[in-house]
Amino acid sequence: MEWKIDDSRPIWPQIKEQLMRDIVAGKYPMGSPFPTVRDLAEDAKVNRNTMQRALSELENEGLVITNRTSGRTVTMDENLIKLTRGKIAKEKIVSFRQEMEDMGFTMEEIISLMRGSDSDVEKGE
Amino acid sequence: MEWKIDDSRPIWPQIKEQLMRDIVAGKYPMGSPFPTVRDLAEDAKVNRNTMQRALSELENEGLVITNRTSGRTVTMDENLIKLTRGKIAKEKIVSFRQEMEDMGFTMEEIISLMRGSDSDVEKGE
DNA sequence: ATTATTGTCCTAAGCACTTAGGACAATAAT
DNA sequence: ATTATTGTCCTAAGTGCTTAGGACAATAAT
Repeated sequence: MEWKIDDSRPIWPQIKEQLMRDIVAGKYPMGSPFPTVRDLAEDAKVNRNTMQRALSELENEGLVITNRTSGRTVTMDENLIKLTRGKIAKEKIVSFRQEMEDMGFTMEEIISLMRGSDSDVEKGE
Repeated sequence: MEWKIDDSRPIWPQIKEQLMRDIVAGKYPMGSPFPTVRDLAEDAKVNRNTMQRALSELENEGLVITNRTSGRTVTMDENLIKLTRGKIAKEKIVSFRQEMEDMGFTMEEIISLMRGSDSDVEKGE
């Protein structure tokens, strides 16, 4: 898979959030096996420990279940997944909207710009 | 002023971006004097060096002009400000939209959720 | 002329993140 | 029974961020 990691933030939260999005999007179905730490680390080209840091966070949130030696699986808790999806979305929406309005964009301007994400934004004001 | 700084990222980029949003929003008008490094640092409760790091970045982008001993002023380049405003907005829109769609939200769902940022998002799916 | 202000540079220390690699217990595979 | 796999823990080193505070040149203020 394709990993989007930049150096603007620590790596492990970026991985954690990316995996969370993949899980709530159903890319890793409920109850299905999760790749091993070593495989994921190799794929993302990061250290074992870095990936484990991200995975242990996912476990703390209850999104993945760890079985000591048989690997990990995605949670079967459908409600948790839906709640998590909604929570992430809400947080993103609030901060996005806040920052856009801080720059002086109105709600309708934001929506208009989002609909045509290719048109020139710089004519604003 | 109110500073929104969290520990998810280094402090200086957060300050830089916040000041950029304030400038392009006209909160610091074109040509007007900019607070001193020490004052800004005290206000944001960060170290001098941290604030200077942010300000030197703003200068690299041309948004503020530094006059060795008489302080700084906001640029008079109206075009630069408009271009910067558009650039920031576009980047935010693209990444926001990308991450929301990664989670399985459609364009219309996103807009609907944004319009009523208080309603429950968790009923989605 | 003297003093204060401003931006800037500097060292030093503490801290979190990242990488590299070694090691171990518990289980799966053979 | 033996071997491989898996999650996990550990040390060690390097790097960047942050803070603290000292110092200096150029200019403004008096």
